[in-house]
Amino acid sequence: MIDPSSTKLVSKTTEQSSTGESVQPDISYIKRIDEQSLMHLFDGILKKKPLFIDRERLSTSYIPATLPHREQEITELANILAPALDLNAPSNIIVYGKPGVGKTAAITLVGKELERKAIEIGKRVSVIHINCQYTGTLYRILNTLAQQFIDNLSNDRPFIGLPTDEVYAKTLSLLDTTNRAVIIVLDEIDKLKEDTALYLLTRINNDLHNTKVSIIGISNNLCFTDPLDARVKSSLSQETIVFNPYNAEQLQDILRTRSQQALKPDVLSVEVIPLCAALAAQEHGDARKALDLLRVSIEIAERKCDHAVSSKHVRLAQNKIEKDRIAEVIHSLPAQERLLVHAIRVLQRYNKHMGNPSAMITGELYSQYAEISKTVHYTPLSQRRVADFISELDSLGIISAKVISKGRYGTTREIQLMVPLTELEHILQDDEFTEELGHIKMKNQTKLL
DNA sequence: CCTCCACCGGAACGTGAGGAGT
DNA sequence: ACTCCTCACGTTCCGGTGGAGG
Repeated sequence: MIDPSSTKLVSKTTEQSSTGESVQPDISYIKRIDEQSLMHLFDGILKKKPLFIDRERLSTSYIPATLPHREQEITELANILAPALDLNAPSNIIVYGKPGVGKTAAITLVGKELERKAIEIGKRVSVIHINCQYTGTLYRILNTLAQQFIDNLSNDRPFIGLPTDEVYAKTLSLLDTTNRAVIIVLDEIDKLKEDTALYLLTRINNDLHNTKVSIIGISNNLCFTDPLDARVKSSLSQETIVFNPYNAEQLQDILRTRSQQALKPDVLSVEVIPLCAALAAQEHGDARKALDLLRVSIEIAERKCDHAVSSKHVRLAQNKIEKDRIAEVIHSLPAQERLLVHAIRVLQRYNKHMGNPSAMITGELYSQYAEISKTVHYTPLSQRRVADFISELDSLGIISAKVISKGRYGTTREIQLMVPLTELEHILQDDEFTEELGHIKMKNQTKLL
C-alpha cells in the first residue's frame, strides 16, 4: 500500500532539489501537516475502545493448544507416529480434507508434541513441513530437507546447479549422519509436479542406514493418488486419515473458544457466532473462513466505535472480504491477463448498453481481447493461451465459464462475469490500461451502435 | 443419421531468465 | 564462460466434442 500523500511529499522535495540551485527543500507544508493533523492522527484511534484482548488468537495462522472436534484424528495421528520415538519409521500417511478443516493444524500440533517428547526421552526426531505449492519439485524438496540438517558451523551450503541425483546423494548423507527419525510433511502434495519425487521419497529408507524417514502427505483432493504408480500409491497411503468438514455447530464451538481468549467479555451479540458459523458452513465447513469473518466483523465494529458486534457487521465483513479478495486477485494478474479482464469489462458494458442479457463466448471475447491488446501496443497471445486465462479466471471466481455446444456452430465456452460490473469497473479504475482504453470503449460502442 | 463448426484441452516442445557451482 | 538445473510463459499440433442443420 502506498500512501498517495507520502509519494507527493517525495516528488515535491526531489523536484525542488533537482533544480540545481542550492535551495533547501521547502518543508513548511510538511510541518503544517505535522502540526495540524499528524499530531492528532493516532489520538482518535487510541481513544477508540478496543474490543480485542489478543487479536492474534483469531488469526488463521495461530495454532491453538487444543483443536476442538479433532480429538479423534489427533489421537489417530499420534498412534501412527508413535514408533518414531523408538527411532522406527512410522507408516506413511495421507491426510485428506477440504481447506480449513484443521489438517495442517492437527499435524503441526502432533508434530510439536512428538518433537517435545523425543527431546524429553533423549531421542532425535524431526518433523519437517514442506509446502509443495512453493516447493513443487524433487530438487527443491531435497534442498529444503538438506538445509534442515546442514551444520551451521560447517561450510555446507544449499546445492544449486548440481544434477538432481547428486543433490539426492548429498541430502542422504546429511540425513544419515546419526540415528534419528524424520517425518516429512508434504502439504498440498497434489501440487507436486514430478511423480518421480514421490517414488524416490517413498523408497528413501532403502538408501539410509541410520535414519528412518516417513512421509505425511496432505491433500484436498481425494483422488490425487489415482494417476500414481501402483507401488508409490500403496507405499504412500499405508494409512489414510480423512478430516471431515466442520458442521455449523462445531464451527460455533471453535469460534466461541477462540473468541473467549481473543475478546473482551460481552463484545459479541448472540447472533454473531451462529451467523459466522452458518456462512462458513455453507462453504464446506471452512474454519479459516469462519475465523476471518469473525475477525473482520470485529475490526469493522471497532473502527465504527461500536461497543458490540452485530449481524450487521458480519454482513459488512462478508462483503469486504469478497471485494478485497477480487481486487487483490485482479491487481496481481499479469498484464496480458488483465487485458483479458478489460475485454470482459468492455463486452459486458456493451451488452448491458444494448440490453443484451446473453453471455459472452470465447471467440467474441478473444477478438475483443486482441483489439484491446493492439490498442495498448501489446502483441495478442494465441487463442490457446487465452483459453487457459479464461479457465484461470473461472477458477478464481471472477467469471464463470461453461463449455457449451452451439450445434452446427461449434463448441465454445459461455462466459459470465461473476462480479458486479460496477465493482469490476471500480477495481480497474486505477489500472495502468484503463486510461488508454477509455476512448476505445467509446469508439467501439459508437461503431457497434 | 451424419456432417461439420468452432472451439476445447492435452501433449510436446521452445525460449529465456535466473541462480550457483566448476 | 560454461554447466546444470528450475521455472514461467508461450506456441503449435491435433484428436476430441456435441448438437443444429442438412
